[in-house]
Amino acid sequence: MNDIEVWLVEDNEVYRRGLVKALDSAIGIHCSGKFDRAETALEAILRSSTPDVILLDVGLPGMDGLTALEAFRRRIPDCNIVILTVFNDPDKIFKAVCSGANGYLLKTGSSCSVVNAVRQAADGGATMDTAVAQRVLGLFDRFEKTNGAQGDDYGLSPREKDVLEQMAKGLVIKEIAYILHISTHTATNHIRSIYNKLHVNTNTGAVAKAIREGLV
Amino acid sequence: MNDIEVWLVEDNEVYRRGLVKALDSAIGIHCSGKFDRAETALEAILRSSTPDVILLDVGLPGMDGLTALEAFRRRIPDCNIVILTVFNDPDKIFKAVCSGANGYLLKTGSSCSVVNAVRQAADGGATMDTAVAQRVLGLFDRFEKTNGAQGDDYGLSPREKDVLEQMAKGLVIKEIAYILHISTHTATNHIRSIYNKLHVNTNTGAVAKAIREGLV
DNA sequence: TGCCATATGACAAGATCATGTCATTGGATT
DNA sequence: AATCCAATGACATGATCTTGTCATATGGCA
Repeated sequence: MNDIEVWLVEDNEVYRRGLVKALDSAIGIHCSGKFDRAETALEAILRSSTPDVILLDVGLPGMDGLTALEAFRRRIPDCNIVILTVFNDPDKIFKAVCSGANGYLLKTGSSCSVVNAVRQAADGGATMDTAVAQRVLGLFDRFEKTNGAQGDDYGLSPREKDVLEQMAKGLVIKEIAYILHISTHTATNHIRSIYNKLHVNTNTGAVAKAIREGLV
Repeated sequence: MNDIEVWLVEDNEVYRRGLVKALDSAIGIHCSGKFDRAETALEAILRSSTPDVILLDVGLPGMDGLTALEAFRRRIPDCNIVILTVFNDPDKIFKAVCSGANGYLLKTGSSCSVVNAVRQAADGGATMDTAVAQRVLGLFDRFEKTNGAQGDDYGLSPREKDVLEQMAKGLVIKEIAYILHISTHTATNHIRSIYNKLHVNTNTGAVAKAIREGLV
């Protein structure tokens, strides 16, 4: 098996040197490119062999790291890109995840974990730093909630959930009743129960709570 | 650095033996426990030293793998658990992610990727098989879409957004007007514009769309 | 200067909603 | 067997919402 070719895009010289050393001393890994800004690395693509993995700092001068990520993705789609970041900001992590990075490491982690991430990324996997993973799982929790895969449902009965679901589609009572094959009175009564259980007293309040807390 | 202690919980004997061999021949890893069912492994926790990493098959006889995952999590919270699965089913992956596993590998992957995942997990990270990672990123895409990370605000004016925001709190028009220091007529007119721009015709529809698409 | 969007305000009619009260049925629990 | 609760249905009243139509003032833009 050939060595894994790695490029490192990182503006902090001290950190970069340390990482290059760690990478080159690892078995099966060779750091064949070192750049202090994304623009330089993007130019280098044109005139040299492309790497298997790119370690990309997102706190770069000039081109924004996430923009750079997308640029690399377009130019060398087969390349696995691992984000290096000092940000533990869910929003930034989220953007990186959505841009399709193969890994997300915090700079506070050990160089050993970087080496492992490179191996994993070269293998096509995706690696996350513990802290990042926790954030991501947190997002999943929210995702789960907004997708209604159980959770605290405030003791709503199945039928009440049906009604709430239709409410959250923006339907009026008459429509809800028709769809669920019940009378408008029954629908009204279910809504009444929903309000009690959700501690709201308007249709908008119920819908807002339902969607925000993943009841529908 | 001590060896990484790994337990393997896997019912298929052939696959288990192969994996034990791969793990033990890897530098810095020792497979100190082999079990064909989760119950046995859970009992073993009581009378032996606990592992750093558990490789857990989710297609086990007896106790369900995801139930086992939660049981391990409760008993040895510091232990990193990597899921082994043949399922490429988004729903199962999703449940595993939400149960807080540290890795999600497909059995179709190489034993090399298992070794990497163990290293990464011992380091506190989370590793995903390529196929799994793609699914996860797919879920994120959906998440992003259903949360409409800004962008399209349907041309709502600032004031209309104010009104919409209050609507999404479950307030009635009278309350919204009071808070925004406008008459109920004005609030009504803003709502009218909101309905036009959002292409809805009920308050619940507007609130649902606003929340789901991240307008508020 | 004239036009347009935004923000404001108003009135009215009819639809819809919120809530109090009541009743029947069937399944589950005790 | 008695009880509880979810689900169903009903009626009435007052509050709230939706929509059509109209009007004024302001600031930006052509």
